[in-house]
Amino acid sequence: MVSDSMDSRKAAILRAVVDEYVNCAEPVGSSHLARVAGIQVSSATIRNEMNLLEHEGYLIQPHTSAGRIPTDKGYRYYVDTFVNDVGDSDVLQFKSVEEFFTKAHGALTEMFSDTSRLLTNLTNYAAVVTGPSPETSLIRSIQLISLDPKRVLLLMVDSKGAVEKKTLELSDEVSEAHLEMASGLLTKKLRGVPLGSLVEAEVSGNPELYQLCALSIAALRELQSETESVYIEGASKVASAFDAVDTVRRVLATLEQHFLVVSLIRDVLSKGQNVAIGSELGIEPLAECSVVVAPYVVEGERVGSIGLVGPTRMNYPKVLAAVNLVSAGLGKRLSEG
Amino acid sequence: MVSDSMDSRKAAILRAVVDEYVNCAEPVGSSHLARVAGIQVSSATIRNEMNLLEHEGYLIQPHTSAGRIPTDKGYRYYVDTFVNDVGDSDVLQFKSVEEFFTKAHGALTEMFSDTSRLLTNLTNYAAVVTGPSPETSLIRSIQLISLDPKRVLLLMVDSKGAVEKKTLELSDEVSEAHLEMASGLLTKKLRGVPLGSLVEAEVSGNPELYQLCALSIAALRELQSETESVYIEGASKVASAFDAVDTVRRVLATLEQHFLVVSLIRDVLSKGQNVAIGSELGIEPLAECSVVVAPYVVEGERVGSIGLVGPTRMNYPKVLAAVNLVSAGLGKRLSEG
DNA sequence: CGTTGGCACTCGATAGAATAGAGTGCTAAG
DNA sequence: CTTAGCACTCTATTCTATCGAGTGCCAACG
Repeated sequence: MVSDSMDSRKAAILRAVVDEYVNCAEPVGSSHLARVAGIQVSSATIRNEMNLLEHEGYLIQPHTSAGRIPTDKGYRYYVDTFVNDVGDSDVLQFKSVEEFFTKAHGALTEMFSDTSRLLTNLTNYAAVVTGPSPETSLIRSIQLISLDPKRVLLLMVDSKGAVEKKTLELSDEVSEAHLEMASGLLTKKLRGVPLGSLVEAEVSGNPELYQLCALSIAALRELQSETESVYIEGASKVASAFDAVDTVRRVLATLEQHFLVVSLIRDVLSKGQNVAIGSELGIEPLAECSVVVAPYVVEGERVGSIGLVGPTRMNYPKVLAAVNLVSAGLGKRLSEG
Repeated sequence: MVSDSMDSRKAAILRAVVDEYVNCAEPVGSSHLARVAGIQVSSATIRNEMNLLEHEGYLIQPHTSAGRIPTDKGYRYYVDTFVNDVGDSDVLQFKSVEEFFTKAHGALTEMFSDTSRLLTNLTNYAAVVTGPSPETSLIRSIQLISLDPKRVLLLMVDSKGAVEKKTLELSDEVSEAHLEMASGLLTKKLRGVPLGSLVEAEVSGNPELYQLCALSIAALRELQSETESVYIEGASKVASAFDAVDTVRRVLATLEQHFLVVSLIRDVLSKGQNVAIGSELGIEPLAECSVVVAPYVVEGERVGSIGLVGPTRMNYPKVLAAVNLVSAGLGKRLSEG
């Protein structure tokens, strides 16, 4: 490692390189910078600085006699240094997010997929919205509904209004009356219990009731592990972001592995970051991608997160503004109802 | 139009061209056919026949001195003529579909998205599964569950076990007892009623109950129009199927417009077809795509459909077999539970 | 000493010319 | 009707030459 001394001029040059490259997708050269950017020194001086920046790992040349493009480290510095002031967020953007969330209605699941679509359309990158993980939600109500004599549908409504369902297969027929009793019993016993910490419930006397309740609780347990809802939209945006069809294929294939995306987002957030760049993701097929994430907060609690997957060469200020805006809007909307 | 006289040798040649082109993705020439295919004539004879096939619109040359590739009309003839015998379906494929549907479990919505994933993995093209349209389903049960004093969650379970939900905003607080009464009342009155033909219900005396029921019915009406569930999987397969990133982008963008895809499938089926090829689709961005569809049948009724979107240059026998297999499996599975 | 103009140098991108070869259509003979 | 033979066409490939953007370095300058 070369001794980094990042004076303000070098930083300004790095910033200008990133800005230019994000705009034009072409390696940027010293003379081009001298003309365009607000840097009042000659191209030769810029060349010297760029040389240093390259040796320090912030820039790289695709080949001799080409301009330079930022490395992951370069993007990292850019993000850490220049994207603190969130003031540059688009007013237009702000308006449309505002509007979306006041008009939004419908069930939770549509809320999430619509939010994901909103985000992908705002940014032109792929968007991810993860729903509240059921582990953190509390049981509000249980309903058992007869499908046919030996099969019963179990409905669970949680504290956030989300509905989960599961079919129970019974060994014996059961009466409507018993179903109603069991529904009431289960709701009473389990109301307020986190789905994550279900224990065996002891149920008085009646063996039919007992079977029903035991089956129901087993089903709830299964639910907990099954459901990690995640909504990913914007495949076509991925195809627009890269010009190698092979890269597109790799990225899309990775995004289709939902659990991978979810744990990726979780990892980033758990490090206290909200941006992960290229190799930082630690996922080979996403080496050319960056991820921008934000949790959303409902009633003071982080219940889920939204994220954005685009090329490392992405417009970080805009994307960060959008993600923050949307996560705030979503949290507020969900807190209201 | 030139007078078509499709003798059996010409048909065999057309068939061979399609098979070869589907395999290799390269224009196929006469000499290549003479070597590989089971056609016992010289390349010169094949050349003559191919010339005719081209004039009749079944084949086309990308340029002079290249081999030929099938036109949409060529694929159409191929599909209509040679894909009647479904006998060539893969045993391996058959097994895995069988296995999938015996092991499948979970809620309806997961069933559909899993089926979609199954189909895309079987065929390596993009898969579409449309859920039962709520218009055709019958109400089985209504539950009202208190979220907070002035907000109530309406749950509707239909005859197929699907659950729809909607939040009701009340002007006044309402007691748990009233909610239960209203749930019972609504279920009693509306059980067996098609969601599509809801009328005003008259409810005796109590104004609170009346408000609840009226709101509920209004909400059910909204539900009917809202929900047209569709599950599309396999974006990465699209990226593998075409080598122009621009085509990939166009196709993916089109697939993201769910209503378009749904009406596309509906149109094909309503013509009594199960394959639509390229220009037959009537959708410019899908000019290089074909669609293979099949309805699935639950209790004697077509409740939804599955489809597959790939390049016109697709393996029609395999895909048709897969789609038929999966639609049968899905229908059977849904009929059981 | 930092900055800058000048300059030789590198190397990808572009264009043109030459070549190879796959595949065709046509013709004439079997 | 089939087929061998052949001239012809046109893409793809290869090679070369050229262009030019951009660099690194050096010497001069304030």
